[in-house]
Amino acid sequence: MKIGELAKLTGCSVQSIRFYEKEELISAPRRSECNYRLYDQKNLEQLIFIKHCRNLDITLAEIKQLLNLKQSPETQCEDVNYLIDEHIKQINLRMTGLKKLKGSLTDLRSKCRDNQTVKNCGILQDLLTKPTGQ
Amino acid sequence: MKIGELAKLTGCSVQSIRFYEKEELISAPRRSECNYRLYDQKNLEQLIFIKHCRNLDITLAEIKQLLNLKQSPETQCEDVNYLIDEHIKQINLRMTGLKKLKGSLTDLRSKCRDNQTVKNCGILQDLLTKPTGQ
DNA sequence: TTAAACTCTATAGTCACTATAGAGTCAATC
DNA sequence: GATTGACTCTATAGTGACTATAGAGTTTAA
Repeated sequence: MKIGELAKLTGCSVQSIRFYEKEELISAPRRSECNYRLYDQKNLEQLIFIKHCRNLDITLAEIKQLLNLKQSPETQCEDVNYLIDEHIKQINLRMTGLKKLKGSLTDLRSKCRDNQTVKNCGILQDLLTKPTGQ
Repeated sequence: MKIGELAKLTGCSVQSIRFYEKEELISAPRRSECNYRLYDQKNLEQLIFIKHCRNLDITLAEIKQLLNLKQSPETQCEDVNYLIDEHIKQINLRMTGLKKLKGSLTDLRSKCRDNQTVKNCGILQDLLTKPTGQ
């Protein structure tokens, strides 16, 4: 199949498929006479794997690690588990940060009622003078 | 004061102060004989404002808007309120997304016990075959 | 035959910085 | 007076994971 069909099947954009190839996450496929990329079932599976990982916000560098690991089916998979555990930790950190941020913004928002002039806007005044708790 | 002192006082890096100048978020300060940037109290206040905004994840483009608004003290400040409200909405969206993501990752993680081989790793198998819920 | 839809490569842009190179300046110490 | 270390300057490239664009060639359908 050509790149457009692969894109549709996987939900990746055509550009990002070419980008993954350049970054060596997927192997360069064979080409047609006029130099079009031609993909087979195996290419499709590989890209689906990558897409699933990206849906989970796993970075391209980490996906490369996982792909390498898959090359050695007899080794222990503790690195895989570790990688996922670390991601869950990162998400927890990010959520804590966002909660704080939301608190600060909500607090800030409460400093101004509607129908004020800029001069009297409590939000702008707060931003000038007060640290924001971060 | 020179740029290093301003950096210390505001918690910005020297490079990002120069970057803000290039992006026209702060006005170009006067220079010493040997071309060093020299800042005064007003510059300090301006940068503190920017720093507070950045702590709240307000983008540079939005900070520019706010700075423009501050130039017109008699106009209504509804745009300020709207901007903050939108940010709170964005954070809510992001938190919802992260919660889902965490669910998916936790689910995925449960597919593998420790001390498996890569070949039998339930995580890698899931990543190959199953969509991840996003 | 002509138009739309697809493909190709190469390059620049996104965001908010960070890092680096190579050069000049200043203050303190030997 | 010389040297060292800390500071400053400009200009450029890199980050991550793409997206967008230009300019060219190819395929398919009407």
